[in-house]
Amino acid sequence: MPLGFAPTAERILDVAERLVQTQGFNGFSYADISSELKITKASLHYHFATKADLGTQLIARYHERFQAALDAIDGESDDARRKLRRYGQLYADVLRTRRLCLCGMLASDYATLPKPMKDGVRAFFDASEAWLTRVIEEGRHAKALRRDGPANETARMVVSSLEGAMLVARSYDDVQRFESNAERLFADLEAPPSRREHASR
Amino acid sequence: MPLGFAPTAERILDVAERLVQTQGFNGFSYADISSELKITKASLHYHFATKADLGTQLIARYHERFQAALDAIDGESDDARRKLRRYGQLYADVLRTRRLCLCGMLASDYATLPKPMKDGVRAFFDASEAWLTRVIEEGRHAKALRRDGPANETARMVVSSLEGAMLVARSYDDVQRFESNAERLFADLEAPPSRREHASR
DNA sequence: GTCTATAACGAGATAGAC
DNA sequence: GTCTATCTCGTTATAGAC
Repeated sequence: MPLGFAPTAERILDVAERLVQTQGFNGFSYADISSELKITKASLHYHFATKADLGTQLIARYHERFQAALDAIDGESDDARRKLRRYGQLYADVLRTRRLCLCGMLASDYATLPKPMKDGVRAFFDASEAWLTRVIEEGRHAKALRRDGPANETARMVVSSLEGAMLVARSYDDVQRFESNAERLFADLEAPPSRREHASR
Repeated sequence: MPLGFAPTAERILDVAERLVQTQGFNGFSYADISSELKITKASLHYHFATKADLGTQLIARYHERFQAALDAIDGESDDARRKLRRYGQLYADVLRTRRLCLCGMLASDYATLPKPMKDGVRAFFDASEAWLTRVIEEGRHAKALRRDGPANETARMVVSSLEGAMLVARSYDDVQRFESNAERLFADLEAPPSRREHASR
C-alpha cells in the first residue's frame, strides 16, 4: 500500500471487480463483498445504491484503466508488432490471476444486464477495436504487418480471438494455452506471409 | 411437430438449454422453466433432482448432438477447407438464434460450476479440438492447409477464436461480425500463404 | 458513513397426496 | 408423473438509529 488508502468505494469496486471477473455478474452478491470487507450490506448500498450502479461504475473504471494502459503502450514503442504483443500481455496478466476480462465476462451475461451496462460493454469493445485498428494501420504503413482486408476487421478478430482464448484457457487453468494462441494470432498478422520462424515454445 | 412428442424430460432440457445459452447457468431458475412449460417446479425436480443434474445432462446431450454434427460433416466431404467452413456454420447457426455455444457460455460460469459440469465442459472442448486436429492434419496432407506449428495448437486456436467471436458478436446482435471473423480465420489456415483472394464481403 | 433490523421476494429443494 | 404446500436460505433493497 503506497500513499493514501483507497476510500471505501474503491475497495468495494476492487472486490466486486474480482468477483465479476471470476464468477460473472449473476454469480456474486452484496453479501460476498460484505463478508470480505467486513462491512454491512447496508453500507454497500450507501456507496452503490443498486447492483446495476455498481456494475456500471465497475465498467467505467475498468475502461478508464484499460485505456490508460493502451496509452502507455503507445508511449513505449513505435513498432506495431511490439505493441500487439504488449496488448496480448495485458490479457495474459489478467488471466494469470485466474480472471477473465471484465467485459468479456459481462458479454456472456449480456442478455441479463441493465441497459447502461450493456452500453458500457460495447463501448469497451469499440475502444479496443479503435486502438487496435490504428496500431494495425500504422504497422501496415511501416510494412511490418500484412495488408489483408480492412484493418478494423482485423482488429475485431484480434479482440474476439483473445477474449475467446482467455475464456477457454481459464477452463484449463492454463495460461500457456492462451499465450500460444495469442502468439500464433499475432504472427499471422505479420508480413511477409511467406516464411517466418516460430517462437521456440 | 413430426412423429412422437418429446417426453417431458426432453422438453425441460430444450427450455433449459436455451436459457443457459442465452442467460448463463446462474441466470435462470427452475421457476423460469416452470412458467414456460406450465409444469410445477416440483415436477421439474422429479425429472432432474438438482440443478447440477440438469446442467450435467444438458452438457451430455449437447456434446452428443455436436459430435453427431461433426460426424455428418465428415460424411459430406473430404475437403478440409470445406469441413472447416461447415464447422464454422455450426456456430453461426447457434448465434443466429441469439444463443452462445452451450459450453462457451458455461466456460464463463466455470468457477461456479459443480465438478461434473466442469468436467463436461472440458470434455466438449477436448472433443472439438480432437476433431479439428484430425481435419487439419488431413488438410495439410492434401496440401490444402498450411503447415504452421502443431495441428492441435491450430485446432485450439480455431475453437477459442470462434467461441470468442460468438461472444463478442452477440453483444452487437450481429451475426455478420462473427462470419467475417470466421472467414478470415479459415482463410489464414489455407495454403499457400503467398497470395489468395478474399471473399467479396 | 456505518450500523441493526427488516421488508419483500426468489432461489433450490422436499414431503406427501393424488 | 404431476400436484399443493412448505421449508430454508439467499437475494436486493430500504428505514431509521448512531
